[in-house]
Amino acid sequence: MTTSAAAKSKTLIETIYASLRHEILNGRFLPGSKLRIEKIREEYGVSSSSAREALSRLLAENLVTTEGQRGFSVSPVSLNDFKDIAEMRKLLESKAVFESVTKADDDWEANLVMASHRLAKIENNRNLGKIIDLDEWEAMNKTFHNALIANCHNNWLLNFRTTLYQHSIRYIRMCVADTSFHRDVRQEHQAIFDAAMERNAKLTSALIEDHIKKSVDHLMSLLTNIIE
Amino acid sequence: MTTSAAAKSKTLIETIYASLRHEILNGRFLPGSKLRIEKIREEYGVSSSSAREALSRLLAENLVTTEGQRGFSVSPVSLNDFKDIAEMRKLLESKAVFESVTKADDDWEANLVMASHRLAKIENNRNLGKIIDLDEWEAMNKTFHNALIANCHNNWLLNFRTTLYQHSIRYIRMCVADTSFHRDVRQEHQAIFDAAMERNAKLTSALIEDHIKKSVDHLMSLLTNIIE
DNA sequence: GTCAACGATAATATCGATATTTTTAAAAGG
DNA sequence: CCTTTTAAAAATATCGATATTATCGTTGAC
Repeated sequence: MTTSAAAKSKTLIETIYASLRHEILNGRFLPGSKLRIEKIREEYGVSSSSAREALSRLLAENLVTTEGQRGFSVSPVSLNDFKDIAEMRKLLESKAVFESVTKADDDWEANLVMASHRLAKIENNRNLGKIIDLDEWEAMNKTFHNALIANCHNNWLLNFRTTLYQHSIRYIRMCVADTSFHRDVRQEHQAIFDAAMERNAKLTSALIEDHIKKSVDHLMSLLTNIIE
Repeated sequence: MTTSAAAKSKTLIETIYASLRHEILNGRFLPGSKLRIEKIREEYGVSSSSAREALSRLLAENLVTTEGQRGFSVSPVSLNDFKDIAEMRKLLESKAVFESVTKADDDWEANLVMASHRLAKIENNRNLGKIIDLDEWEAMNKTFHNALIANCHNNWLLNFRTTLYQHSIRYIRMCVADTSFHRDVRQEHQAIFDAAMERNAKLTSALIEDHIKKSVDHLMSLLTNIIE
């Protein structure tokens, strides 16, 4: 057994499940389209039961739907759905941030400082006109936001948040790649960071909410031309 | 095809799924205990694949867990988990109420008046010393709260709320039957109703939050002796 | 006596075939 | 022309058997 990468005996079903999810999130399966058991069976070289079970698990995150005797399909997208997701993201993310900042401690702070620093570096480069790796930025952005809520331990809140985030990813991917980096993201992140370091939970969560709102508003205008 | 009960061709898996859920919620399967495929297979007279798929679907609501190659088990309970659920219920229920009252219209109001009236009748009987059917009360209580949020159309919010409610049911069931009816429930319901009729969304949602809090606090004290 | 290697047993994960149901498209009836 | 019927095709749902993996008690070494 290897040092840290130990015990990763993913079951076949889990592998397919993860792969399917990835493909749905990145739009390789169109929203609303049918997910034929036989197709998946072939593509992955597994039996129908395994394919079904993988599909079943995707029901949890609402990435696929199933009805009576007519199989599975990719959950549809709609502006309304996006609006609802955005609304919930604001509610939950700000709640999580509030909890986390309230419980602030040294480890949390140290980790946040690091994440913020790295993110700032990338974003400053970008604002200086340099070309940056957007995947890298996206990853660091995520890391920063995770660091912010690292002290929130409500698993229900965290799980709901993750689900919502994934769904919003799905919408983002519909608007090509460079959708995410825009406006004064750097400035917003900095303000959030400052508020958090001051342990001002109320302000931090308000800023987060606004941060999401701005990002969502921008996306919404792009999506209007794409959906429906 | 019958008049209204049309098109209810539940699939076998869905049937088992519903049945298993019911048994878990009502404590026939102990929290943390293993859910053996073979046992379920026998009990329901189905194949292992079907049993597995039913189990898989329960993952969605977090009523069962699964790990690597060691099957499924009933999600464990803990005071911490209950606390988290309560916290989230307050957040989501009050949000839903706020949205709903804000969008208040005539149909919504009429329906709410009806639900409130029926609930009041039962509770007044109870407060007069009469013996009431607790199942009936529980059902009406649920109907009342549903009527209150009937104008909230955010499906994400509603789904999360339902999941949380079901989990809280699981905890309630651990404290025998008559746990739910206590204190001045009647008075609280009346205040909530009044605020809603005045279309005071802010107040209604605050009252709801407090309503849940009181109910949860009571339960929490009972649970402390049972869990851990 | 403790711990590791080792089978035997039990449980899970996976498979491929069969039974049901839905979909489709074409034919029949009004 | 439109609706209903019907038969073939396609897809889903279900089954029961097999392959893998974990669990548990025993033995043997140190």
